Order: sequence, then structure tokens, then C-alpha cells
Amino acid sequence: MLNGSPVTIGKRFHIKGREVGQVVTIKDVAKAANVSISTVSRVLNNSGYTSANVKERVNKAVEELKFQKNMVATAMIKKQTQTFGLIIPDIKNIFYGELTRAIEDKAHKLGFNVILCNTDNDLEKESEYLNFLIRKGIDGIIFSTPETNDMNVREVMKSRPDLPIIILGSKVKNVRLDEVLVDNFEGSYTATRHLIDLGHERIGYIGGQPDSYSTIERQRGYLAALEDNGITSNPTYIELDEFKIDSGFEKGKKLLAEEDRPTAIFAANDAIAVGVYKAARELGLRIPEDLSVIGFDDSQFAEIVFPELTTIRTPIAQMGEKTVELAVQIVKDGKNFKESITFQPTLVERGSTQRIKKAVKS
Amino acid sequence: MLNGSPVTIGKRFHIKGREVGQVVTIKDVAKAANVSISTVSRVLNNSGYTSANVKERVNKAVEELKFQKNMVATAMIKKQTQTFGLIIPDIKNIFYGELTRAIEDKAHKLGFNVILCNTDNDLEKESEYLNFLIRKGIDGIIFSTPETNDMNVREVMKSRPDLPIIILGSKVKNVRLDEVLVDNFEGSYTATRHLIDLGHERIGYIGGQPDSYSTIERQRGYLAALEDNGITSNPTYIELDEFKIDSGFEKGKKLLAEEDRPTAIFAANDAIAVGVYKAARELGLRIPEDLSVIGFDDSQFAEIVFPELTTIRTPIAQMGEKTVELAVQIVKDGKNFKESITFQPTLVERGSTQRIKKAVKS
DNA sequence: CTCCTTGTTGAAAACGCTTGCCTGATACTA
DNA sequence: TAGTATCAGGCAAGCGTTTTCAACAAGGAG
Repeated sequence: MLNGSPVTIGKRFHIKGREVGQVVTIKDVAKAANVSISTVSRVLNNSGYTSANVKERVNKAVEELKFQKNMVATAMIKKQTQTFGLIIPDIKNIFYGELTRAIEDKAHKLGFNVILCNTDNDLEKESEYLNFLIRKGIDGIIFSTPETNDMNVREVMKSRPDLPIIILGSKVKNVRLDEVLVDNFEGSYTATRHLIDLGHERIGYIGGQPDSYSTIERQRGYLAALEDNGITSNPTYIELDEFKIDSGFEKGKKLLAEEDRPTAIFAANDAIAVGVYKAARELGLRIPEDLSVIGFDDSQFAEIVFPELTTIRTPIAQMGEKTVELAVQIVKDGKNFKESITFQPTLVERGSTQRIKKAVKS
Repeated sequence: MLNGSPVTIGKRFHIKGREVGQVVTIKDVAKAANVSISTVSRVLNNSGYTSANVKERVNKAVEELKFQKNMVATAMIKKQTQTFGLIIPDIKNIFYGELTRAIEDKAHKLGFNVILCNTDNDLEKESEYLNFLIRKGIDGIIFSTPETNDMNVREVMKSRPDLPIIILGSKVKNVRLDEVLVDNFEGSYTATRHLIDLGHERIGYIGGQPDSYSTIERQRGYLAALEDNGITSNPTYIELDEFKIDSGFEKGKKLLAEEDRPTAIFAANDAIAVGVYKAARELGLRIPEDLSVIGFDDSQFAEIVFPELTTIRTPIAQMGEKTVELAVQIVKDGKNFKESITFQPTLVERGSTQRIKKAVKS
């Protein structure tokens, strides 16, 4: 090839008796360019001195041999794998689908891959994943789980205090970490206020997991809005379960079956709102004529249901991006800011909320 | 500790001036257990001879030191990373969400991780990902993209003929690969047949990407069912675009605006069906009274819309699992079967299809 | 002409593990 | 008693890079 050497580029090797192709290494490049491997490495990484002549020869060899740097070897030395672990409850959940997409996109742009981990909010499973990820040498962990249990996070922080951990959309109790949040209180206050502005006073709230940060904060916002507008909150109008359609359906039915049923429901996320739609349908209540519904997140669901769902938009994509930016920054600069970044949600009015009809109040 | 040695377990090291924790290596274990590192490796991997005594000492040391094997070192030697790359168009798409979940779950059970790659059906992007994945030493690639363009697949096969590649839900032209499929023809035939059985004759078809395997096969099934039942197909009743809600909306409006509009529409996936719902709503057509709609996949959308969508259920989870099983088998045994496995879909009747009213035909 | 400085390269160690080879020890056979 | 399996465990090479160190050349300052 390049310098007339016999064609022994690359190396054939076998695994379990099967030939594993011929992989070109830095050694082959060195031979072809007639320099040492250290030199090849230097031009590859653009570090240290290298003459223009040598640079050219190496680049030519790289091209001709189609050399691709083996990243696991690099990872071994540099202790960096260009990989993040992403911990979420369930990628089937559309909210996490959107979040994951934003995260993966940004990571890819910045030269990182993401390993997906679905925990189903199971701490055991979460712990397994975490171990695996750490053994694989990931460069950081992005947590986005509704539960705020700190067991596993603490464990990681103890064994690998240097490892970047970023919490997305939640808070972990008693631990100071980088976190990217949406202003749940503000969003819920706005949602509830919107209903109040439409004349509603009997307003229900259906939350997700009782000890989830979002559930709690959103409930706070709901209660504050009621109070600020002189409406006494009614405990029987508050139900908590999970951030799922089924939960919304069950709890919705429960709320709407009451004699003095709410005229509006604030669902802590869009999935719950979808459940409420189903409940309303089953009970023969029309939305928005008989019942106003407002959701949270502005996920794809919001535009699929009919009438389209009025909801609080969480800037999911931006939050995902910011999270990755933060993670990369920490990996690169080694500085850990322990930042807490909060995004503001906005009200998106669609067809599921309506001014209350006086008749109903009678 | 174990044998009274001074506490120098683990090694502190720094990256960019920041301390990177203390990582316990096999060396530390060896020292603590008073054996050589080869022995430690042997008991860790349960390979070769080791006495009960030594085994115990090593295990004890492992436990006391909380040793975790560094997988990148292992990967370096074994050329196996216990990682798969998953190529899909977009994780936001609910169908891929469900598929990905099944894949990730199974992979995790079998000791593998999955790196997620969203290509947006962009071959350039796909190629980038592929390169990255290969450089990272992934053990196999799972492809699930509607397009059947073989460019990148060929490229990979050429440079790494040993690398397991599995195609999920599609076919790549002119290439023999392991593939896991759903019987698109059969499913579509069933769908169309179902509409015919309900008395429909003016049946529209809205497909996805024109050159996607699914679009083509589903159209074949649709046409065959029409023909077998003596209905001449009408080209103006066939529209193709993308497997998306918006496409369903646009093409649905187009079909339904015609004078002689279809009384039923077979949408090549549930997302398109959702679009058709919107179109019908805009045109004041009731489903199923004025228009029957049937989808394909039985994704989450099907139960969210109202009336709930009659659709063809693709066994998404099973397909995902099977794919991973296949991949793992190939990685482990080194045998490549080039299998083609086809799953049968089933009809799920819900509220969106109805016997045609004679009046309408008049 | 000597001493530095600056530029350019290669040799070799290191990253943390696996594995082939070799040496001993033990136990069994004849 | 010697010969031969069988079992145990250590040594060292190797995986494909990066990086430190030292060597050497060329050029300029004194």
C-alpha cells in the first residue's frame, strides 16, 4: 500500500471461532505513514508538536486505511466514555418520550451517547442500572423520576463523588445537586387561577404519586390559588394516585360521582386529564360544557383528545437540552456548580375549559 | 484491613485537577486476598481451577472492598461491551416508545444496555450514529426504521461483517439479514376484510412513507382484500404520506372532501387514524356513524381517542423481545442464522367501525 | 564555539482486566 | 519408587490508545 509494504493492514482475529473482521488500529496507520504510534496519536488529537509533513502523511494513511479510533481504548485511559446514563420510569410514557428525545438529540450534537434505563420507579431496578452504568464508565447520570427517594443517589454520591448527577424535573430530598426544574407552583397556580377566572369555584385536583415532588408542588400551587381568591379548599376534591390515564379515570370517576361534584378539574398531568375525559364520558358529562378540564405538560395527548386539552406547557425540550448542556459542561470543565435552574411554564388555552354556566351553579 | 496492610486500598487519581474518587481495582482485591490478580480474575469469572479456600478469600475481599469490575477494561480484551445500538426514527413516536421499552427491558434482563439513536429517517444522521456505535464497540445493531434504504446497512456489513444486525419491522432491499416482522399483508387484509364485512365498499387507504416496507405491504393487503371481494379499487381512494397524525389529517381531509367520499378508511397506522379523526371532526362527519376508521398497531393512541379505535394489533412487545433474544444469541453463539421471523397481528374491534347504514349508500 | 531554546519525534509506561503458559504440589496408578 | 494425571495458582503478554520523558536537531544568542 502506501509504502510498498505487503498487505497486512489490520488484524484478523477470532471470537468463538468466528472471524471478527479486520480492524485497523493506530499501529497500522503508524506503519503506513512511517511514523511512531505516538505521533499518530498526536496528529489525531491535535496535541503537541507535529510537522506539516508528518501531519499530512498520517492523515493520508488514516483516510486510505479508513482508520477509526477505538473508543473503548481511549475510554480506558481517559476515563471518559462519552456516554450518559438516563434514568426514567418508562419510555412508553409520552412525557418521557419527548424528554428523552430532546436529551438524546442534544447529547448527540455534543458528541455523547445516551444509555436508556427504564426503572418503573422501582428502586431495586434503579440500583441495578446504576451499578451497571458505573461499571461501564459512563460520564454522568441524568435522573428523571417522579419519586424523590434519595437512597440510590446517595449511594452513588458516596462511591463516586466525582460523577456528575443531574436531576431533571424533580428534587431529591436533603441532597444538593444540579437540577433542572419547571416551576410547578407557578404553573399550577396559573392553571387554577385560569379556572377561577372562568367562574369555577368547585375545582378538583388529581395528582400523581403522593410523595412525588411534582404532585406536592402542583398541589401547593392549586391550594394557594384557591386561597388567594377566597375559595376554601375542599379535601374531598383532592385525589392522588399516579401520573397515568387509569389513575385519572378512577379518581375522576370518584370526584365526579359526588353529589356536589366539581365543575372543573385540574389534572396534575395530561395523562391524568385523559383519564378524566374517559370518566366524564362514562358519566355522561360533556367537556367543557359540564366540566372544564386542565392538564399539565402539554404533551402530545393534549392535541389528540377532543376537545383539545387546555394545559400548562412545560418546556420539555428546552429542559432536556439544558440538562445535557449542564452535564457536558461538568464533564468538560470538571466544575460542579450545583445549579438549580427553573423554567417557567405557560398556559395553553384550548377547548377543554369554559366559563361556567350560571345555570349550573344555581 | 484484611491482612493488616496499611489502608491504601483503591487509588486516587485526578482528571482536570479534580479528584476522581477512589476506584478499587482487581489489584487491590488481589492484595487483600493475598493472591495474584490472575487468580482473582479466575474466581470472578468462575473459569479455571480455584480452591474453595482461595475462592472464599477472594469473595470476601471483593465484598469488603466493594469491588466492581471495570467493564471497559473487560470490553477491551473481550471485544464485547454488552451494549446494543438501537436505531429508530424518533422516540417521541409512541410506536417506537413501546418498541423501545420492550427492547430495553429484554436487553436489561439479558445483561445488555441499549444506546438510543434517533435518526429522523435521515441517512446522513444514521450513518453518523453507526460510526459512533461501531467505534464504541457495540455488540450489535437493531434497526427499526420504516425506510428500506440499504446504503448504511451495506456499509456496516462491509466494514464489520461479523457485527450482528437485526432489522425490526421492516425489510432491507437485496440484503439477507435477521429480521423480525409483523405480517403486514395479513393484517391489512384482515382490516380491509373487516370493513367489507360491515358492508363498506368505498374504502380509502392512507399509507405512510411511499417506499416504506410497511406502507407497501399494507397496501398490498388492502388491495388483495378488495379484489378478493369483487370490489374494484379506486386510485383516488389511496393516499400516501407519512406515519404521522398530520399526514392523516391532511390526507383524510382530501379523501373525505371528495364527492363520492369513502365510507370507511383504513389507516396504515394509528397515528394516521388519529389524523383522520381530526379531519372527520373538521368536516362534521361522525365516527363511526358517518365514517368507519380502522388503524394499525394498537398503540396507546387507540384507547385515547373517542370513539376508541378499532385497529390491528401488532405484537410490539413480543417482537421487541424476540429481536433482542436473537441478537443476544448471535453474540453468544456466534452463529448467524439470518432468520426471518414473522408475527401475526390480530384484529381488535372497538368503537370506530360500524356496519354501514343502508341510507348512506342509497 | 558553546549554551539555550524551540521544535519534532520515538520509546515505553500506563489504563484494568483476561488468558496462555508454566511450575509445583498432590494424588493416584502400576 | 517412579510415572502420570489432575489441580492450583503465578507470571507475563496483550487489548488499543494516551501521555510522559528523553533524545536529538536546528537555530539563535552570547
